Amino acid sequence: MTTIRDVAEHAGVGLATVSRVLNQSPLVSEGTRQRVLDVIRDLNYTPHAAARRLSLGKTLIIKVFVPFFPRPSVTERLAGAVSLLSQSEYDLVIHNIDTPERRATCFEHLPTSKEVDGVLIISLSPLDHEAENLVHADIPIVLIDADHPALARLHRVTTDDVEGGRRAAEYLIQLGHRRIGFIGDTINNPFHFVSSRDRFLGYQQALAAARLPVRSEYYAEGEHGRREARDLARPMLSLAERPTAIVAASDTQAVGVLEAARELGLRVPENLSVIGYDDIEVADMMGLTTMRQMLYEFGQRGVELLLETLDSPDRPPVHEIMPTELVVRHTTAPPGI
Amino acid sequence: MTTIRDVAEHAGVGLATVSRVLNQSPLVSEGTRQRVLDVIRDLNYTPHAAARRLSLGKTLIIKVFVPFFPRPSVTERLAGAVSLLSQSEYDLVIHNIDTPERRATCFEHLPTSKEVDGVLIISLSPLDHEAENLVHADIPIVLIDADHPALARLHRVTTDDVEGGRRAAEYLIQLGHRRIGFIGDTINNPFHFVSSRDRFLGYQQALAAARLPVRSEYYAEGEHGRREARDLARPMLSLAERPTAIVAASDTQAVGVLEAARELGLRVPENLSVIGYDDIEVADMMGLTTMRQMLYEFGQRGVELLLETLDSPDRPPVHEIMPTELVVRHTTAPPGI
DNA sequence: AGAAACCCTGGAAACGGTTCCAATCGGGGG
DNA sequence: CCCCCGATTGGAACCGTTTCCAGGGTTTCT
Repeated sequence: MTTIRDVAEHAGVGLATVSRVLNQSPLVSEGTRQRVLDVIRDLNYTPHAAARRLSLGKTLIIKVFVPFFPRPSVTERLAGAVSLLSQSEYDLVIHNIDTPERRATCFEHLPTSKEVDGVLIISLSPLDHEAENLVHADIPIVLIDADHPALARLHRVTTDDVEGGRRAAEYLIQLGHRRIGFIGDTINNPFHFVSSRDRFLGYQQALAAARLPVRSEYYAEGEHGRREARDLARPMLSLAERPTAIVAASDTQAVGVLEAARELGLRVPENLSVIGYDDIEVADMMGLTTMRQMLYEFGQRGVELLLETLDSPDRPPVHEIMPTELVVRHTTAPPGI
Repeated sequence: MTTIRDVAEHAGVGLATVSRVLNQSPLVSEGTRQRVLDVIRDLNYTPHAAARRLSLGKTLIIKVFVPFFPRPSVTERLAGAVSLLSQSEYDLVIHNIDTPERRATCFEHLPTSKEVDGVLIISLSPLDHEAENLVHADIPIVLIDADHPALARLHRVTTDDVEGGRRAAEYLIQLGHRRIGFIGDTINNPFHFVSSRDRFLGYQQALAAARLPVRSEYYAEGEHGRREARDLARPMLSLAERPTAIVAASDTQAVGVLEAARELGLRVPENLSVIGYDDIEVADMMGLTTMRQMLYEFGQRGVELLLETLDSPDRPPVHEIMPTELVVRHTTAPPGI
């Protein structure tokens, strides 16, 4: 294996000089720089990553925690992160969280500066005692689509799910719907996801503002997933006085609702309006009306903040709220008669 | 920062002993092991990754090249890889390839053993001169859904796209279709993807075997994508003698075909049969008949082979062919009258 | 009782970079 | 002509692990 020592020897210079050339230090004369570069090319030398990291005292690694990779909504955010990181000198390593145990372990044993330089947490909000850990971590942490009141000292990129849920419901109300259902994730889920709960909160606000009752038979929750949503929607749509519109906590679940409607012979949007959340690719494919989140930009922005912090650690924390946007397609209409 | 030295000091043992405890060497008495473990816990010690890697002479990193992350077909394979790797001591770093330049750079400057321990290449087949590089790499490389005749010495997990294309077409022929179109990627694309070409080859074989003519107006190619496929399908479906069925080179493109059909007022499957390829999630959502590849298992198997090779480098190379399976849903039927 | 075998342990030398610090060189100013 | 300064350069220490090797203690066998 060729080392920096070999290069130094062949070029007739010292170790330090080679290192300086490698790190484009200005403290090298043009002549020697060229000579060294030639030798590097001739010997086909590449630096030893681990040695460099050790000496530098930096790992050049950023770890990202994502739940349920490859669920489209998180994958899209991840893609934004990957794209921005590929232009930096940092490597991105993925840590998929698909069990409550793994989730707990991550928050319990946060990586230290001896393992990674920074952490990106996507869509996983910490509990109270976990937030404590985050605050005391010895490396920068950026939360994407996750938050906690105790984390004012951390960078966060979030979205207002309450507002999103409210606007989704408001749109349906504005179309003339009066019986509006909601189908979402279990509020007490082992992963402590809260977006579905918040969107439901917004939904309730919208109904209250319009003086509409929040009827418990119009609310159903279950595990995240298309089939689960379909199974939840079926009985709701079979009610004597069934809802004329349904807000789903995600596009995936909205698709489940569409399936249930089809099974029951309900036409969308004539007999039933459905609105989803996220605007993942299938929403476009299926013509689903939905609340768009700028998923890709979410990820990009998070990485941007992380890189800035790595550069200048004492920068004041930023809490950025990404906008949502109502995208009207073909699954919503005024209620049929 | 607490180091192994601090631990040794507090425990009143030597460096080597602490290291042995950390690496569960059997050469430590139970008494000292416990003492060391206690000190490790008390000091909240964690090993320094870079130092360990340097000393070990292993990077403990595996790099994966994927094109067009987060395209569902590659993301699903990636997910399989991630899942298996999470149980190992290796970190997975993603390298997204979304331009021909990046693609070339990757094959030209393959990572060396000083950067990573192994490479996973997903869905990117090398050209002749690039294959040369791969063979001479100084680290194990596993190709997933990619291949080249010169690479018999490498592990590969592939699929028979020719057979898949043939079986898709055969199914339509068997349903009674005689005018069958094909919509796929440009054969000469800057990324040198060949799966679309191979599937088209299989399609041609099936038609030939049934003594059906391969008509050029029933073939259209373009950039990969739903909209592109829709634009390609529109004129084909507007022909005086339009095809009664279409084989799409991917599910994404099949969805584009469905959109074109809808625009033109053609009912699926009554007026037009459509068959896709991959069986990504949307295929199920949209009831698309398709050729299923076991994408997730693809990725898992590739990592499995890579890990085995890292363990015992002289194991003979394995070329594994993953099966495909026809999944009949609701977009195919005998031709209407 | 002495030697051999075994188990456990600690010191020190790697691993391959980066960087502080001292040294050398050449030139300009006094 | 000497001194000082800036521009380059090289040596050596250091980063925190792993592991080879030697050594000490105990046991077992003769």
